[in-house]
Amino acid sequence: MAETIGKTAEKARAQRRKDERPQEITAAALKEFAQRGFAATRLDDVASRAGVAKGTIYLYFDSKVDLFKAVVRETVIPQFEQVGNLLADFEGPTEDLLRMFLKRIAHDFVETDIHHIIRLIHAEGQQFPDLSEFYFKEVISRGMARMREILARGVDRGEFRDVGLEAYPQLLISPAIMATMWKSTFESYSPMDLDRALDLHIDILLNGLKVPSNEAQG
Amino acid sequence: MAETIGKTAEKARAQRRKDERPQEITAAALKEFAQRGFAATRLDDVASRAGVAKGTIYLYFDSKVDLFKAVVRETVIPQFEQVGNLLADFEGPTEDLLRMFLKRIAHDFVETDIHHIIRLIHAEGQQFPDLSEFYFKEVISRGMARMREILARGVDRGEFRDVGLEAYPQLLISPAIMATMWKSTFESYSPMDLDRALDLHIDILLNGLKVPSNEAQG
Amino acid sequence: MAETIGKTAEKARAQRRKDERPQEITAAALKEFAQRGFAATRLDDVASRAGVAKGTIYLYFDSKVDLFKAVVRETVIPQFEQVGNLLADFEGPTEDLLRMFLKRIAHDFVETDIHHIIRLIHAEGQQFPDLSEFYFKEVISRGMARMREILARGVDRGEFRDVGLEAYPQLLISPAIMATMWKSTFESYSPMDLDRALDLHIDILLNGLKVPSNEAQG
Amino acid sequence: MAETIGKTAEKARAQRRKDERPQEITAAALKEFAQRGFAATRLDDVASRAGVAKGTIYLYFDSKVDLFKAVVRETVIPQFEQVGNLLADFEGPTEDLLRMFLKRIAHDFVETDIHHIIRLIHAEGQQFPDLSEFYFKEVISRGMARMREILARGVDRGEFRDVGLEAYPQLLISPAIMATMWKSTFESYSPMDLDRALDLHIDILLNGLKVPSNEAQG
DNA sequence: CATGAATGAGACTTCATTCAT
DNA sequence: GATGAATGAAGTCTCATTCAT
Repeated sequence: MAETIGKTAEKARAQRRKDERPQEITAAALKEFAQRGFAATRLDDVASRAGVAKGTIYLYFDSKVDLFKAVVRETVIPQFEQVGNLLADFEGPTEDLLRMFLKRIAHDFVETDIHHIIRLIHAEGQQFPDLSEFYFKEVISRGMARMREILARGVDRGEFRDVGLEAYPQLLISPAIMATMWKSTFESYSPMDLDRALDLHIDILLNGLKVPSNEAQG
Repeated sequence: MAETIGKTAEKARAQRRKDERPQEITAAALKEFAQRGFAATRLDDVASRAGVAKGTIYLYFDSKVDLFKAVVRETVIPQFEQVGNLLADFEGPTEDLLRMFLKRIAHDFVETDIHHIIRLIHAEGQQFPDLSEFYFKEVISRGMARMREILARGVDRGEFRDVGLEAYPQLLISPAIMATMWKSTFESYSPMDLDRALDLHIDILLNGLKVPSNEAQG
Repeated sequence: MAETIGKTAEKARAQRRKDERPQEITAAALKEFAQRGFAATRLDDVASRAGVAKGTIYLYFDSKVDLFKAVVRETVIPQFEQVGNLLADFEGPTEDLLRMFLKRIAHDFVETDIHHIIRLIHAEGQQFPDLSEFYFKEVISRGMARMREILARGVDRGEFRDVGLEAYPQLLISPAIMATMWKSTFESYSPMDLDRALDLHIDILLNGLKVPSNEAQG
Repeated sequence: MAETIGKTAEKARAQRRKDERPQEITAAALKEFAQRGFAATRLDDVASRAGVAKGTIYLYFDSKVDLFKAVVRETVIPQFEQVGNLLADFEGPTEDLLRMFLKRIAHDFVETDIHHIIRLIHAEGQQFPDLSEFYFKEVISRGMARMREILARGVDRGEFRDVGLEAYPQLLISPAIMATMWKSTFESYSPMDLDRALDLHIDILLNGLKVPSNEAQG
């Protein structure tokens, strides 16, 4: 009977482990894809990083491509859902809101694994169009909606001039995208202090965007 | 004498063909690199696209990396040099100069094969640091120098506020980089009119950068 | 329980096969290296002779050079070690010991695959210095040490004159080396009876080396 | 007319050069074969060393193999013909003659290009049996004849014991062969002073060969 | 379910040989 | 005769995928 219990317990543990297997593998794969890109990533390395045999990967994923897609799907969403909520109940000037939002996005892009995902999407997107689509729908379009909300808030409250930026709100985060690329490619040749660069960008942007105070006064 | 002429002519033709071989190969290579990325490009395909045997490539280039560098040298750099010259003898307001420069760069990035090169560098730069270094030295650093010149001109002539942008002039072209990525990845889900977007960016930028006319007046 | 045994047995069999794989490969490699030399040996041929796929070789050996070293390690060195042991507890006159040692070495050189290895080292050592160095350290230097021991024993026991041969003990086996070359190159034009030749060499050598018995008497 | 003369002169020079072409090529090839062995020698290198185009080699030799054979044929014979004559009119003790002969041979082997030829023959002999045959007939058999003459002279004059060495006179030069191999393969790991080694060999040899003086006296 | 040995297609690169000039 | 650009077969090594255990 003790044996039976033991077996059940073992089974439970095995079960638990089994359920987590795919995530363990995608987590390991993210690291490898991030480091080496799609083509150069070896499943051997993914396997040993995940602590499983190479063949095991094929129990959960049909192919390397399939694994890649799973990685993008599973790692992007969770890391992005947090940002939106910040905006919901913000009080105070829209300038501060935008400033906060842009800094947050930029830091998320550059300092988490997201910048690797971005690189992967950029690099391999054409090869796997459904990935781009997935990424656009789940991430990009949400981000654009958020930024449009902020811009509208600023205009509505008479804080921002309406320059038509809601057509291409992605312009707001182009420095974050540039930084993403810069950090993973040119940082060693010409380092960039993300905060200073962002402050510069935001200052110029707000200067260009704000309703001039003298006009407001006049 | 007719013979002599004949021989000379033949020689000339052969010579011309020989001289053009490398360009034929780099042209084919550009197409393949753009389509598949660096690692996934097969020299076999480059060769057959160029209409030569595989071994012929090695008569002119030491390795795949060497071939890639030649592609950059022959397609990217010349375009940059043209831009550089535009600035040399520009008269008129720096605002116009900057506007022209940024539009030109953005169009070059997005509408030529350069955006493929950029994607490739972003995607595989870490795997082949040679490429990144080469690209930074030959292209990026030159571009940064040009932009610093423009900024300095604007400040010197009392047209621009000195906000410290010369520290990270790459901010100026971050929309071009963003557009590069956008066009090859998300264009079909949310089209972007490059010109309109650029105008927006430039307007905001200049608004934020220019010495306010009322200050000037006051 | 029967099942357990069955499984254990199966495992054991699989294990055994797995364990033998490297030897199967080195055995095949020896044949190919011997026949064609190092550079001209194709791993394709090694693989098909060993009855495995080309890639399988790389599961066990890092490179062609590595494979060669393994061949030497597994075929040459064991034979040398056997010889070494013979000396360990030899009693009796050093003359007999030397005679036995030289004959043994010569036979090992000429009548086993070792002479092919020697030819290969001679032929391609300069091109692949790795091989020479490895062979010298693993084989030659050990052989020299053995011979120095024998010479010292002879001198210590008052059997040999001390002529300084310990400086270049390789002189002792130069006939074996010559025979190695002769057998694989000139044997068909002028056959050489290895035993008779060795006896001749050893007789002359010992005659020249031994402390004259009349001196000993006188 | 001046032109005609000029042309004739040029033609003569060209002719002269043409006649020497093959030798220039084989000379260059010897250097390359010696340095790298047969397989690793590139005709590109041979051509540029000879100062001709690669295609030119094929005007004079059918293939790389053909060139190799020509090299052996043209470089070995001349370098070997000199030795024989030394013996013809030697007076004095046969011991001195043998000593001189062996040293001469060894130096010729080791310090000229001959040791490269020997290596080539050893290395590639099996691949090209007609080369071995050629070499044996032209070189080896002559050398053996010379050594037999010396041995016979020694025995006839009562200087040497008749131990039957005339059966395998190649034993006499086995140290030279060993040295040949040693110098090109192991010299850097364990240097060998050719002269000292030879003196050792010869002393032992003569000691073993000579009719003992005390016997002669007694 | 899990393993990891085995596979074999395919990549880059080299180089003997050919041939138009 | 001489050139040297061009060829393409062949070699080593890698790695996604399979499958017997």
